[in-house]
Amino acid sequence: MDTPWLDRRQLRAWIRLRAVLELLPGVLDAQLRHDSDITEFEYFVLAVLSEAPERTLRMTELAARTNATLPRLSHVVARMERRELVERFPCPEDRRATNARMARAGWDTLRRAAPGHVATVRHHVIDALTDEQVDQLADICEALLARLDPSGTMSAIYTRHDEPGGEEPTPGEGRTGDP
Amino acid sequence: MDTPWLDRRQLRAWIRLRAVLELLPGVLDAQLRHDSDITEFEYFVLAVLSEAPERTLRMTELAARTNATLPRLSHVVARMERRELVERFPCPEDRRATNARMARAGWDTLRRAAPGHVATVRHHVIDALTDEQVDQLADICEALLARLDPSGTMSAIYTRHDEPGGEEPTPGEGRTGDP
DNA sequence: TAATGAAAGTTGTCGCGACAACCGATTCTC
DNA sequence: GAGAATCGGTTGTCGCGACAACTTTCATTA
Repeated sequence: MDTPWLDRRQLRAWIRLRAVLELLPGVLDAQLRHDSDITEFEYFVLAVLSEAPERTLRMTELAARTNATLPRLSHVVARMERRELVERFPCPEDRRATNARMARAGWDTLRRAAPGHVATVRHHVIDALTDEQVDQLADICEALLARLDPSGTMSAIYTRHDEPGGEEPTPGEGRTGDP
Repeated sequence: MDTPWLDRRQLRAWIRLRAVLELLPGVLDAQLRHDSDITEFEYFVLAVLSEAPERTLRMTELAARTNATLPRLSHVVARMERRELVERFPCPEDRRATNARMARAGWDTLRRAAPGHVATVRHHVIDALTDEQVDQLADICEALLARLDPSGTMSAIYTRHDEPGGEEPTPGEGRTGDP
């Protein structure tokens, strides 16, 4: 338990990361709430569902892919269901399980929200960095996630560093693809 | 408004950063709540106060240095005052203003909480990265903060890249210093 | 084939943060 | 020097997330 203190350079990094942690989520959330009346987390739920086969996923799987606890996801999906963004129905194979499927309005919402959201992400993250830094950031976050999310459910999707891609239907958030 | 989509590499970085944003604060918060019965934000408030002259700061200044809005800080400090971690008193020079001063119990709490908190930060952030990555992370976050916090109140403290230090009384979170 | 334990979700309560409204003090300006 | 605008801070309300029960279903095994 005799942990060495942080030296000056480490402290610089930590203080700044902490500030980013404090500020960035609020900015993203505010933009989406204001422009599309959804949370950043709700956006992400829709984005993940949109990439799943049948636009359907079991609650547990959806929770894992969105880094949410099951209770949290349950609440969120309940609220989204009221707004008819998604719908839930019991899973045939396992009667304990529940499937969440993206509804029509959810798809429309996602589609309309995407451009503004991507623009915000670009402006506050991607465009603020050099290409090299973007890659560094990916590696750094991967290293952090190894400790934060040992099962790596989320990072798993993008852990294949290379591979010019093609197997999955262009994973990612939302995407511009037409119906 | 015709923003280009994110390419594969950018998406990798963003998805992972998003995951870190989602998971890391919870981990830090849980550790401090569990071990010391304070929020990570409360810890930071105490840490910032501990480095101020007289361990005292005006609410506005404290808000700026902790990246908090004034209403939020007001609520937090009110709660902390009830637990006698800090105390508030009107500012003599400007009768609109309020000073927040760290109280004895606040200092004790910070002192006891620090080792565990630092260990958690080390384990989940610093030790997960190479020295080079730590520096990269600092630069990346600085770039992001330029857009998130244009006034740069917080980053300002550590913006002097080089300088072997010495002027300020070892700024940073808490610190091991004896009374 | 009971019985025990684990998994999948839901629900309820509580605390924190965002936002808006508000008030007193202060500075500006004509 | 009397408004008007602004600053500094507090308070109230609301929504979301954490955590802890709890229910139902499935898996194990004795």
